Amino acid sequence: MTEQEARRAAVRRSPSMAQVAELAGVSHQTVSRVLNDASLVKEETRLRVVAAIEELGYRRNFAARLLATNRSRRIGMVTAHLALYGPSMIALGVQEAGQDQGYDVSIIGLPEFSFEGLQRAVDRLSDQAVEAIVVAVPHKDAVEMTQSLQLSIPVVMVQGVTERQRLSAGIDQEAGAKLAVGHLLDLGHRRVAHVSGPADWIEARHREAGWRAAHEERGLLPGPELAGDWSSQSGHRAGLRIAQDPDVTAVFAGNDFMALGVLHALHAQGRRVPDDVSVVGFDDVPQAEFYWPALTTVAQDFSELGRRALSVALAAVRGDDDPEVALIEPTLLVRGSTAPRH
Amino acid sequence: MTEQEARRAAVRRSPSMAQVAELAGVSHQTVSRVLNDASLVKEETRLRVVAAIEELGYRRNFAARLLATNRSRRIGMVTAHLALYGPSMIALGVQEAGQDQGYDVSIIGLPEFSFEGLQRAVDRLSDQAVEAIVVAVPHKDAVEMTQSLQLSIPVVMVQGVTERQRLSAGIDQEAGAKLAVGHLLDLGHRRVAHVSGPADWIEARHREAGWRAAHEERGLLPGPELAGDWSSQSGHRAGLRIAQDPDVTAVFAGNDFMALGVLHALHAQGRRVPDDVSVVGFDDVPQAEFYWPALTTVAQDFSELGRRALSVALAAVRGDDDPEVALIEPTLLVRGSTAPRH
DNA sequence: GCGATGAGTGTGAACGCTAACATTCCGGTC
DNA sequence: GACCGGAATGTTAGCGTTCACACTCATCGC
Repeated sequence: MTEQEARRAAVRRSPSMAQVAELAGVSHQTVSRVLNDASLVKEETRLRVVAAIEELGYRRNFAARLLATNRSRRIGMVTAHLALYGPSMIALGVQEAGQDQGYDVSIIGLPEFSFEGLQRAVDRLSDQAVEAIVVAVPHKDAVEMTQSLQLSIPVVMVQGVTERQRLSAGIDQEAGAKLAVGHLLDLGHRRVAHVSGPADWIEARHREAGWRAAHEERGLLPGPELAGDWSSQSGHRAGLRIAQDPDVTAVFAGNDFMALGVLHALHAQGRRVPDDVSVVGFDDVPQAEFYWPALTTVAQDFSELGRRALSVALAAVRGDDDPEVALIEPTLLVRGSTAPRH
Repeated sequence: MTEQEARRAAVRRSPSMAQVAELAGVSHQTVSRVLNDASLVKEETRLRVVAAIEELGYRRNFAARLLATNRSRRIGMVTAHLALYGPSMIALGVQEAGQDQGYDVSIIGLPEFSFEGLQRAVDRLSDQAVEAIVVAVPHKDAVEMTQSLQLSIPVVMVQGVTERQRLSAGIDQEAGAKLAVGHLLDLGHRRVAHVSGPADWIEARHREAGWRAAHEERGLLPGPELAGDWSSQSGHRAGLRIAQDPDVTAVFAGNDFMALGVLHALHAQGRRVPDDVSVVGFDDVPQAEFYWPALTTVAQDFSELGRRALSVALAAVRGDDDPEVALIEPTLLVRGSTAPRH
């Protein structure tokens, strides 16, 4: 037993290309060729090599390959708020699309948004030699912060995109909000209250902008705006205040969870939905249909968004130089929580 | 320009240890020592090296390190149903705990449960040289399937654990269910209906077992059982049937989403909650408090579960040979959806 | 019958790190 | 002053790939 063999036995390394080569009676390079571009090797030898691979249960060593090629076939993703519906669906979409394309996806979740956190996350991903990074951090400063990092690999921004960045994918939040609020105004409501998301989220701002724009397009003044933070809790607080104000006959909540809080508060205060007050949400979480009453809301295809983001990233990796932007249009789902003003 | 330099320029490799060494006027090994175990090097040289690292923006190459050491400092995780609340929180917990301990976590989500899928996922993770794998796939066959894979690295099972496996972490589902159903029975309900999760989920079975046991302990017969699939949709279907049956005064839903569906159906049929029917859920999703009425449910600390799972995994990696099992106790949260039978 | 061609295969050197061993330096001892 | 020993540092050889190039044969054209 040579020293090398002793060592291999101790650490239980898996079989190497050299071992496969020896078993097949060829050089390690031929094995490599079989694995990478089989066209260059004679069918007969190819079969011998394949058999040897099979017999040894050989799997090619990722680290060695990466070291030699400097190509990891891995995409990094930075996200925040994985507990929320949207972000986690986006992550899922990126994941799945990556699998399909033969890329692994490393996801790092930021516990809270900060420049240092973003930097650390990006550092970690760089250590893993990712070929591109998808940033799904919807904070208003995320875009410039990310740009200030000066990364040498492609970075795709997801969410909160309307200013056309070079690489990005997003859902047209403002259009979605206009859809929702327009629906309420078309039902005859004159003033629609808005429970907004946190001011430092890009999405929250776009939805608010859409709400405002829908009023303006009709020459109306937007109703009261109440600050929320995406949680049902905050929606509930807003709902309690809305219930006090008999002038408010319609509410546009920044997301479904807040809408749920609003509904709860309205019920608790004895205001009927949709008879007294109409409520619209945003996101179409799977449960929205079963809120009481069923929630009218704006559906976004998050998982498609994730897939798009990944393909934009891969296009950039391949060097397709079109600055690609994928913008997805949301759709309105009308359910029982909205009715004409009477 | 040597050939090597030309190549480096082309691929834009980041600075290597050798370059740092040259700048600091030491050997690459000294740099390595500074990075790994600074105690062996004189303070003065250490500072020179650190300065050189700083100046070049050097980051140690993960692939090379892995190739040399065969230790990746990476944990793999296989999960399914990332769209559900529990699984995604568990993943989050594993992630975070990993970060804290200096481990990266690679998560692979199974689109649907199958042996091949599990195998593929585990293969991918093995390729990445993970040091341990956390399997959070709550399918009834997941445990034995995983064991049949005969992996050479530690595998920790999460969820659905009561038979004491060697390495696992879980929440005591049966205890939680008994808590919930016991609460209803203590309120004077004689028969509690159960909307169960899919039969091939371990969790679903344990919750069902708890529901049954709670009745038996009191010498009662369990009420009707309706099959669900975790979705509000299925809860809604079950709720419609429950509404038909005036004998049913209490419902234990296998999770909060189904409970929501039940609530919706009961409202729609004009049955009052909790006056006519009491409803209990399971999971305590953040929105449960704002369902109408606020949902009595069983809280599980998923994220803690994730953390525990990771630390069990790391203990195994380190070779601490106590077969460790972390079992977490759920707690009951009583809210407005339950009331004494009248 | 001999060089050119190209298909198929082999050889050796990276890639950037760590592990094992070798060497140097320096103060203290006999 | 030769010798020892430990602290500090250097040297060399892997780890398992890929890449660039070299080699070996048939086959072909003339």
